[in-house]
Amino acid sequence: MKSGVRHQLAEKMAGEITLSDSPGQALKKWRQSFNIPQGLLAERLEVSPSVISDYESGRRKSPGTAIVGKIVDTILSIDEDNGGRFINKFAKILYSEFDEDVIYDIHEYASPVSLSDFAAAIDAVTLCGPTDQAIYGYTVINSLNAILQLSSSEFNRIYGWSTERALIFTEVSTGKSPMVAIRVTPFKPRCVVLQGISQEQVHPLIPGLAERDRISVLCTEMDVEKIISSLRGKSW
Amino acid sequence: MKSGVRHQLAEKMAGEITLSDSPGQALKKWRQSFNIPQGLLAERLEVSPSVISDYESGRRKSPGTAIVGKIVDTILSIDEDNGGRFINKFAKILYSEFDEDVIYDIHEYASPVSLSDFAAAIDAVTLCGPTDQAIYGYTVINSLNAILQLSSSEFNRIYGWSTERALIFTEVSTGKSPMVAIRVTPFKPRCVVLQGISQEQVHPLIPGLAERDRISVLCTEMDVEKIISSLRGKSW
DNA sequence: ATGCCACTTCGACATTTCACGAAGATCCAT
DNA sequence: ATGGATCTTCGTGAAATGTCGAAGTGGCAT
Repeated sequence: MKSGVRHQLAEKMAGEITLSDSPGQALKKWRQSFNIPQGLLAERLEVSPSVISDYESGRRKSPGTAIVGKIVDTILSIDEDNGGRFINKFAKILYSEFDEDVIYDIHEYASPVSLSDFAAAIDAVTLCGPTDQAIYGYTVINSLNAILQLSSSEFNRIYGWSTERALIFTEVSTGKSPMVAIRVTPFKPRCVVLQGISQEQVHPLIPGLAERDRISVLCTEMDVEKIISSLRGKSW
Repeated sequence: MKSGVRHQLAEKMAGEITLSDSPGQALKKWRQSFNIPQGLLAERLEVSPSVISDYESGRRKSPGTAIVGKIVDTILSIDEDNGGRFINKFAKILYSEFDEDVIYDIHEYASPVSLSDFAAAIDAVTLCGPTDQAIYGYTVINSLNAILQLSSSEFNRIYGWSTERALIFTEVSTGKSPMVAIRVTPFKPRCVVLQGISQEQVHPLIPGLAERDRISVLCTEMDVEKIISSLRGKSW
């Protein structure tokens, strides 16, 4: 679990750099806050050190998304190779306690993903609802802990940046409680995935509940770790 | 309070676009999720509509930070002109309840800001500690609510992305409780600003407490709204 | 069908980026 | 003060960006 931090951190860095009116300085700030010398960064990027300096000094006023991305990624990789000291430091800032127990993974896609592709990737069967729709992200939720720990106002957090997403509830027994929770909640996902049960074990009330909010319901028995690794780093 | 959302949202958008391996698609996704036609976006950017299309279609594979920033900003501005419907929708996702009552403003600078410049901007006097240091951000905190509402694990949130920052506690009576809170907490800011009291009213214990953690302490009587507007949108 | 609106495609051209390597500037430590 | 490590500056050339405008596609209302 939890390499979500890397991604979120990367996004934060890239966002800050891109919006800065001197991207070079922002770049420098991040390199320095990871305690990485220009030389090492250059080496890992397989460019000469002057390139880094040119960026940081602002000779290139508007670096392209490609290099910004590469630099951010390289900074993070270098830290990972050193045990991820700084990433972990920032992780504390990003994640509050409960996120780890409740949200196993949360991710946004930059472009729409069709529900049928999504279902295929996690080996899921469609219980009800259309599959010709598209989603923009997913959240993997520990069903039990979500109900135990999340207050109603915190429940929204599971939606990330878009409600056009799939909510994957793990280790459900019949799937009833997750569907009820969604029923009484203002935001609705496009799709709910019930993990850990077979088609037959699903509670008979579910199709009815789902239809009211026009939600597609899938179920899969693939295990959680595998789902997460299959979903991450998909290019579709 | 609270235009912090715009900035955070902008950063999120920019980050996602920059890291995407097809920035064009990401750009498109955001434009569409704000329900803005290409033509309008082009008009506001004062470029021809084909420019937008070229980006979104990916003819330019790695757009520079400058246009990405401009586009993101323009999308947000258009929404603001329409009453900020979508921004508000995203704001719900960004901010959990308590943030509004506790954190009045939180901001990161892309480049270091000297403490003396910072002090000048908020009309603050230095009580103790050096002023030749630099900070990377600030947080404006409602002292009373912070103590009432924040659990110890949530207290870290006030640090944002860097502890190299100023914590501005508002409406303090003597400044003692904020300093005690920091004393018993693992993270330390570079600087604490006590808002709402004069130099004479400051509790005599404070210099001692501050020195232990090598924190500079300032105090100011400028009012909170004014502090926030003075600090935001500074280029230094 | 006629037309409008939203969007795409493409050639052209000025401007920038991107990357290099050589040479210079700083700042420790020895 | 001699070295070493880190960073800066700059000229250069190939490649890509940034922008335009004209022409083309594809709905969906009239």
